[in-house]
Amino acid sequence: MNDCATRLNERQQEAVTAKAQNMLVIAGAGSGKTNVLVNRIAYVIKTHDVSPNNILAVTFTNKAAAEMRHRVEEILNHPITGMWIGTFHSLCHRILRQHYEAANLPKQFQILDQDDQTKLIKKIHAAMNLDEERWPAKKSQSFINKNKDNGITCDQIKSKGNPNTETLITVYRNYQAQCSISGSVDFADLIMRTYHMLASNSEIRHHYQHKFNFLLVDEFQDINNIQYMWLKLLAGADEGSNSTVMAVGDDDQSIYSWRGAEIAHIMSFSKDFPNTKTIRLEQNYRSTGTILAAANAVIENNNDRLGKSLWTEGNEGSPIYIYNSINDIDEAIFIASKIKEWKLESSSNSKIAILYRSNAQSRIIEDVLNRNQIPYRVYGGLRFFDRAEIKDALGYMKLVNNTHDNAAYERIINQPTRGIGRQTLEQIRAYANAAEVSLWQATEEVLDTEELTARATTSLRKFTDLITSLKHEAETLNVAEAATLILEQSGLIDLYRKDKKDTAQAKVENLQELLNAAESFGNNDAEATLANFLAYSILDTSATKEDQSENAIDLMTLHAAKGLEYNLVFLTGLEEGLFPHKMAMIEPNNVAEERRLCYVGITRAREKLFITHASSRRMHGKTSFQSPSRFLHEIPANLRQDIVNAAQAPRYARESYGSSNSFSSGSMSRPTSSSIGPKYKLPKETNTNPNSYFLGQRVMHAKFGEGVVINYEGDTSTGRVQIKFKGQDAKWLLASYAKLQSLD
DNA sequence: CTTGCAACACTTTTT
DNA sequence: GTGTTGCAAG
Repeated sequence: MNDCATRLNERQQEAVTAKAQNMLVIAGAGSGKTNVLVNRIAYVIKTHDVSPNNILAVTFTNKAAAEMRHRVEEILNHPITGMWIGTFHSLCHRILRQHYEAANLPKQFQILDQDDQTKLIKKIHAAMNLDEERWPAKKSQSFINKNKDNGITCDQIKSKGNPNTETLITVYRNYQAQCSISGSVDFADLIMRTYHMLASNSEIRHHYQHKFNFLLVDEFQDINNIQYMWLKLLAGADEGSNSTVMAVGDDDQSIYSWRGAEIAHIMSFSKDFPNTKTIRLEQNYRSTGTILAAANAVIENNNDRLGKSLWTEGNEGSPIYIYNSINDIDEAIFIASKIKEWKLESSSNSKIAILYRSNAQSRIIEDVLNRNQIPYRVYGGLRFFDRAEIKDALGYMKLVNNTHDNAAYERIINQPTRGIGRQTLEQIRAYANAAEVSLWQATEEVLDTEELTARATTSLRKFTDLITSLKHEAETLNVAEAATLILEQSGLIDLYRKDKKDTAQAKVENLQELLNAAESFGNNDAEATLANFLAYSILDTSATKEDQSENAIDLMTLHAAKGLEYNLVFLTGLEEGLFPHKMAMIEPNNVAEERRLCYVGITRAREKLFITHASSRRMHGKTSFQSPSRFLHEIPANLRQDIVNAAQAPRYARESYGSSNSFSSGSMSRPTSSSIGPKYKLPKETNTNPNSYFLGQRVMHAKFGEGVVINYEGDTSTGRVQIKFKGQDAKWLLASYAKLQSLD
């Protein structure tokens, strides 16, 4: 028995030390799946069955990839640089960079993100004179992506004479033509193009089939058609390869069908991969018996499962607490108060998460946590690389990297403004369309025709000269140096430096953060090219900054929570229409997926689980009355304990919503359904009215720190407060946005 | 050509 | 509540 597998149970051991063969591991939540994966890799390397160079591991996120590599290296005590590990997208990107010619791509091809894709489709719709109402860009977008996820090119779709389909096919075709002109590939393309390249080029295919004889796929339940085909092709069973595949997943945790994932693949694996050994991991090492019982009870309401029931040797633990709040604010206050309680009684390193169905729900929770000075960190939402100023900066870098990148060109041609307006741009677009060339090339050719006004010509020349000289200089520089030069010379950073607004200051900081990112991307590494940095910026989905304050609460969507675990979990917004989401309620299959999402949420909790639902909630600016989620009713009564709503109506109205102890006195009964009508009016915000401040008052701001109120003006909605912060100049802040915490 | 404001639509999840 | 678009004035 190998020593790296000593702490594993019998089933896990079996998976880790199995002889080389295809394997399907059905791993329930918290069953030590990652441990098995990591140990399996370490085991095959250690026993010299496989060299790291011959291993390909696919993970769901780049973060998971980094962690897995780290843990394997920890066990082996030496680096394993030769192993390929990453997401399908990043691995395909690597292959395409290597074989761009075989894949029929320009050397500097660029990745189109979702946003770029939407913009491009809108432009194509406009060019085709399609009515925006009848043809929303999203419709074409999902048509294109769905087909690509199935490996279908525009020429392979059969319209069957349906005029709607024919229009969509034309959009797809025009879209593809534009991508080819600007040398870009979208997310789905990364995989589809790699697949088609490998399928048609036997030399390269055999190279990789030979190289990777140990393939490993995590989160197998979320794999889509083209990824499955890709894997089959690479494993090469049809061509007599002796590669083996280890697929690890949990059909009950499949939550990405909207992205083309099909659970069917986990079901058909053993048919498609010969002599598959199937191993089930059902012993759970994470949660209490009560939490597992609830999870099992909920998921049992789904049909078409492989079937699996989690169990633990641990104790039952506390019941699942259910809290029916008056509204969304009340829900957040409840959570904040429970977090405070928990922090008083438990060890400081215990992890806490607040989970929600959609990102919009985080706002109020953040607000209340701020007011209670509870540190938190939000995952997802607006990524660092999605911020406008960062996208502008990346736009310049993209254009320098590949002048034919139309999306980048459109983004930055007049940012900062340089006198190139709609008129001029329209002429260039028209030329580019007619000549079927990139905007960049069109610009050069239009300039040669000398048909533009003198003014436009001067501006355009300035622009092309700028990009050309940047391109030239960037060739001899590393990524960080090139980025610095680009930011300075483009005038982008000066645009915000000159701007005196607070928001502009933050933008300068973000741009500097981008330079830091470029710096740490690596300078000596031959792989640290501008093109690779740009790809990284698109494929990396990690949170804004790794704010590693130890005791911060994690806020994230249920999707983002997959794979994580916490001592204390708050599952929020369990209301019909929100969770399950109303978009999913039309089709039973989609409700089943929502239920799996709920299962994922419940199984994140180690010790204690709170589930909250609000009787009313403000959504999209309107208040709506909410009824409890069906999933709530699926949790057996003997496992749950309802927490009585302690809010006392008269007190409530008076109290600031930052106060947290309005819950400790639990004497009031929950409002009956009839009392839903008259709402207790919660104060919107205590300190939005500057007149509630006083001169000399000490306040705390999330970003600027401690300060003193030195002036104020205006009324409740438009008021401003002037504050002198420690070590900084006095600042005027909008009372309604400053989120000031009084220290007096 | 740029700026500022008002009206407007859009809100599921993400590689 | 938020972000984008369209329009009129500078």
